[in-house]
Amino acid sequence: MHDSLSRRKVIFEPGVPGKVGMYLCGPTVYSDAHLGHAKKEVAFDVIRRYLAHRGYAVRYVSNITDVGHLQNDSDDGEDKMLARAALERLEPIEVAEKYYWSFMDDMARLGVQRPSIQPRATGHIPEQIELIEELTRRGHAYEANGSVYFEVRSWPEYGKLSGRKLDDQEEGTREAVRGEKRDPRDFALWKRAEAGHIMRWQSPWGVGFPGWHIECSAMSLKYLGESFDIHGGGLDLEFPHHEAEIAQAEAAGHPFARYWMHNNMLTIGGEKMSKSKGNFTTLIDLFKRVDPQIVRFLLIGSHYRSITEFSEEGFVSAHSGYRRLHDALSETLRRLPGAPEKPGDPLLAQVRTHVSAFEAAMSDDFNTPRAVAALFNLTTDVNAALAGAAHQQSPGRDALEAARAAYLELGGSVLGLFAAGAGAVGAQDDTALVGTLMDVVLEARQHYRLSKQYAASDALRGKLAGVGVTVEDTRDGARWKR
RNA sequence: GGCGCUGUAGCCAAGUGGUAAGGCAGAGGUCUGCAAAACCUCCACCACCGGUUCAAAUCCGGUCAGCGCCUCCA
Repeated sequence: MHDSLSRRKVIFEPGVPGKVGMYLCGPTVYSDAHLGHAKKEVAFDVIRRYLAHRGYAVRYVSNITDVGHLQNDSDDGEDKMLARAALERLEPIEVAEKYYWSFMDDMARLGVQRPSIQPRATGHIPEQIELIEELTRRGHAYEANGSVYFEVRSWPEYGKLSGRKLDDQEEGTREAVRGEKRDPRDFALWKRAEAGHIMRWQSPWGVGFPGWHIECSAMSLKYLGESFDIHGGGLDLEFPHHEAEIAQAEAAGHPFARYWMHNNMLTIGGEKMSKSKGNFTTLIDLFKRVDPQIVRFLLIGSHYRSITEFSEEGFVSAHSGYRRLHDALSETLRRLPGAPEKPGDPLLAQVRTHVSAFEAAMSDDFNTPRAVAALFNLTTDVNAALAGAAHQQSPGRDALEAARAAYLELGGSVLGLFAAGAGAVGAQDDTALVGTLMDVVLEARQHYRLSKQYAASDALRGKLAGVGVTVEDTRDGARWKR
């Protein structure tokens, strides 16, 4: 895997054999999630799934930021959770609840597994205060007018993650420097609440609210321990957020995360998709016209550390490719029951080759594009064997069974594909009824075809196509799919 | 200005010094009542200029273009 801290690929070795503790910076729930969030969530979901596939017991912790931090400057300005609340005439906590559930729904549809623990910032104020007190005791933080700041100068390692040296950074390039900080680069751990601030808690320094970075340090340490394996997040959080997390934890005496992983950004028209730029597509809107499974497939089609360029035609391409894999799986399942015993079927060796290629790709820094390519190569061989079977005889049971296992375990469990129903949360499951109805329709159409009334049979096929159902005639009779 | 990243076929996208995975689109063929699917075949002067090397998309230097972070951001 690639480690952001050492800036190279390293062999992953968990701190405790057989177990992996992972922490992922989650969303601030003040608006709907967009495709960029999906890239991050899916990327780390696949990493988690692969580690589980390799036999690790994974504890996956991902937070929910429901405090709402500052909108403009890091020292003053309006809390964005409060801003949203005012806009929607809701209590801040209602805003958080609303977008929390919206986020959870989006993730469920994308097939993202739920975290083992999903702590909320507002539920861990005491832990955050405790960590701040420890930093103060150790001389790495100081109080000023009811706010507490981390003193960057007191921690020489500050900057080791992002490769920034303190002296390189320009001072005062942004906004006016607030007088109460000893150094403009010091960041807030606790902020004094002004009169109008709704979200506020009692602390040793008076009434206030936590700074942006402290929650992740406090919650990851609480649920994963002094030192845990992997800390993940978006590349845009590397600095200052993760840099601050490390400083906070280590300066307080905790070894903290052993490996750091960052996913790259998703771009549209060559520019980063982000809330502030306004060039985003929310998942809720997207799912109205694109199957979430297709979105997921598109996202794993590029490596997590690469930039993913988003475009509408990408969905068309992803849809076609996904269908090719999906159809091959369906056909494999359909043919399996009647497959003969066939020792030495060359397909079996081919399947094993592709499974190995998949594992090799995923073991090399979770290379999902190469892993997907292995599935496509598998599909070419499976389809060729099945097509040849029309003339000769079916592929052997062992080979088809191995292919089935490859699709379901690698494509399904690891990559999170082929999850029937995952994209249709809340939809009625009338699969059986539809299947029966389609049997009736196809039987009628077959009647026309046998009596060479092709106009009538084509009319039926045309009407079905009109509602998104494709009919295919094969040697074994007609099939349909949508 | 500082730190960092990217430039591979019409589009998307891998690539660990030994002459380019994969997908979509496209072309031809097989099969088929016609389609569709499937199968077979075809489809890349790796941004540019130098250098190192027996050998470079891969390493080094430079040029051009673009992007990210340094302010909330996944």
